[in-house]
Amino acid sequence: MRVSSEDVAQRAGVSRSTVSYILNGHGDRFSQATREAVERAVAELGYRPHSAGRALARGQSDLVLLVLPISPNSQFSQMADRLTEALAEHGLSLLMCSSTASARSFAAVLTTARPRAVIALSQLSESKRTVLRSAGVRAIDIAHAISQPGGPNWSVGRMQAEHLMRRGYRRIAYGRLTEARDDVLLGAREQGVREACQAAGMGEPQVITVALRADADLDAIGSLPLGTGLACYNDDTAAAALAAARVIGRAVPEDLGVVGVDDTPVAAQTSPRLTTIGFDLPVSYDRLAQLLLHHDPADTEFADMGECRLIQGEST
Amino acid sequence: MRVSSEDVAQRAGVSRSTVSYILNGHGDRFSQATREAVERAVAELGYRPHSAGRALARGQSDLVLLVLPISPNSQFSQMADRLTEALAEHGLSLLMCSSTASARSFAAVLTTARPRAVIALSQLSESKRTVLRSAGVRAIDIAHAISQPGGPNWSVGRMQAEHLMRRGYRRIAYGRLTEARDDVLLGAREQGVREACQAAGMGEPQVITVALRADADLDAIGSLPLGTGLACYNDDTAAAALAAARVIGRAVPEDLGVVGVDDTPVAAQTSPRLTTIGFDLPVSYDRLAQLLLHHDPADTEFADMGECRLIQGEST
DNA sequence: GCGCGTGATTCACGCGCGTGAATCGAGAGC
DNA sequence: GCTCTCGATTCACGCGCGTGAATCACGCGC
Repeated sequence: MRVSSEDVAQRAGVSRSTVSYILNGHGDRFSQATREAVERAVAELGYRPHSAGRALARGQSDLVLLVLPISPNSQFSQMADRLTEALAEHGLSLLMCSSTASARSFAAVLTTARPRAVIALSQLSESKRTVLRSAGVRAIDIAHAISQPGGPNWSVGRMQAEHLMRRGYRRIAYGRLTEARDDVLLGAREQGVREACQAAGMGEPQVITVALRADADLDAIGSLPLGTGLACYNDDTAAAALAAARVIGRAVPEDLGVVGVDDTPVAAQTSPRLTTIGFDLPVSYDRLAQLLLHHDPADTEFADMGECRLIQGEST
Repeated sequence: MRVSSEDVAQRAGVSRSTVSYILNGHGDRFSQATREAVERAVAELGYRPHSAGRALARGQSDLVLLVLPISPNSQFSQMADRLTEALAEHGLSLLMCSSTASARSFAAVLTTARPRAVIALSQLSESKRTVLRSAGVRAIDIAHAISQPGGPNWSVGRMQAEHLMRRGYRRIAYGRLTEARDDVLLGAREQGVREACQAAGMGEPQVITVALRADADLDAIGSLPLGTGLACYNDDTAAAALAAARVIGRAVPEDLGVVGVDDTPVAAQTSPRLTTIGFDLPVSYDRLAQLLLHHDPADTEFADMGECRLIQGEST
């Protein structure tokens, strides 16, 4: 239930103007008692001014735009730009916010921007889901959608494992990322690896954690038996694994096979060159825009199979 | 000069309601002639509905929030999160948009979100500057601010060059990034290198371009005389240079010294380990928030010296 | 008792837009 | 000529808020 400054005024027993004045730094005109009453009412009701009203009255909103140089190679950058253009054709504007910001500031953004929808490329935490629900804002969780069993990320994992087996590795391991905020993606990829192992009659894959910090990663890589094929969460993880293997003297691809995901530039620069899996996000930007304009997009509509392609390097 | 639906109505010789109906997909109620008149007026005046009014009337804005998983190691991610929190305490919300999106969609974002200010971490193109100016939105160009002569980025370049000289390289080269959207940053760093060379009585540094694509980079690295110290724009550029050097058989650090900038995780994973320069953005987030609330921040206020620190690797 | 400041509070308008309900106008039917 | 219908257009309200101007209450000096 939306709470307006009218509600606050009523509860504090004053007029709406008084509330507005006090909340906008002109409180010195009022008595101590009035100020306190208003502030108490605000706190009790959890009032936050409606951004559109504010913006309309003042002529400018409370948004601050941060223009970020997203690396031009990143999948995200491409996606953001295409989405921006696709949405613009339908009169919608795309803004971004960091997925690592706190749930509280996320809530603030929601009540300030009051967006038509939220698209999440990384999994939304439970607290943010709650915030979204109570704000009545529709969310499209792409990470979740493309991580269904049988979906693209799952296929990526399967492809990694099957490739490693084809190259003759008889033990398979999985390299997780420590700071795995992208739980769903990781889960789906790992699950794909796991099922491929089962299908081939191998045991459960050994799972190690890669921290992207040399000191911490040496032990993890060292714990892998010779002849292991390591499927990594992404290219960064794989690159870190390669670096650790080099330090502790594991020969790649002989003693250890490594395969990444994403086909980022880093894959082409490692030594030996990384085998990786390129992978287009199976999202039709225009369709996404259409869905945002209408209603109730089922998440599963995005679970179409994306194209995965193996890029053979020298690490397997 | 703001153009409202009233202006459009007047020009088309109809009422404001008619304009509103036609623009919101209820045009079938009107005659062909009226529709065309309205559309012509819209086009001629370049009318775009004011988002706040729309949002107020409809209860939701035309913004779409994209929640991006920004890599947790990136400087930008940290900055975005800290800024988000700092601004939240002052009732402001931080949203991001891609710096690589078109100027047209940037204009759309501005007129839709009507933000209080724009903070740019990458240099703003001239067309975007124009858009900002005509929208009357204040912009704080941090990239520009920290790229003043004598400022942090300039110091980074100097430090790179001086380090290379200290390590005994008698020729200095600079490795630019091809897709250098961050012109100012690059320019300042390169200029720092250039001036350090002059100060030491060396000639102009040789400048090469690194494309982050193996095939293209081999020639560039091959063109460097033995004994060159290569100062690179950033760690990615440096990592690509190292990869190219390995392929064409240049010994690092003997034949070629390489130093990067940013102290990213990639620097710790190259072989040999990259020498790099760590570098904190000299921005006080809270001060930035304060400035946004008041007025007329001089860009130069951010040009305080940041802390640069040399991280010695094995590549120099 | 009356006018007069002065501090405290409220009135009332407008920001730009979307939309249900009302109005208008012209032609059809009697 | 008068009503009735129906397509075309406009009226008028409200969304939530900020703020200049008006109002109010109250104590003071004469």
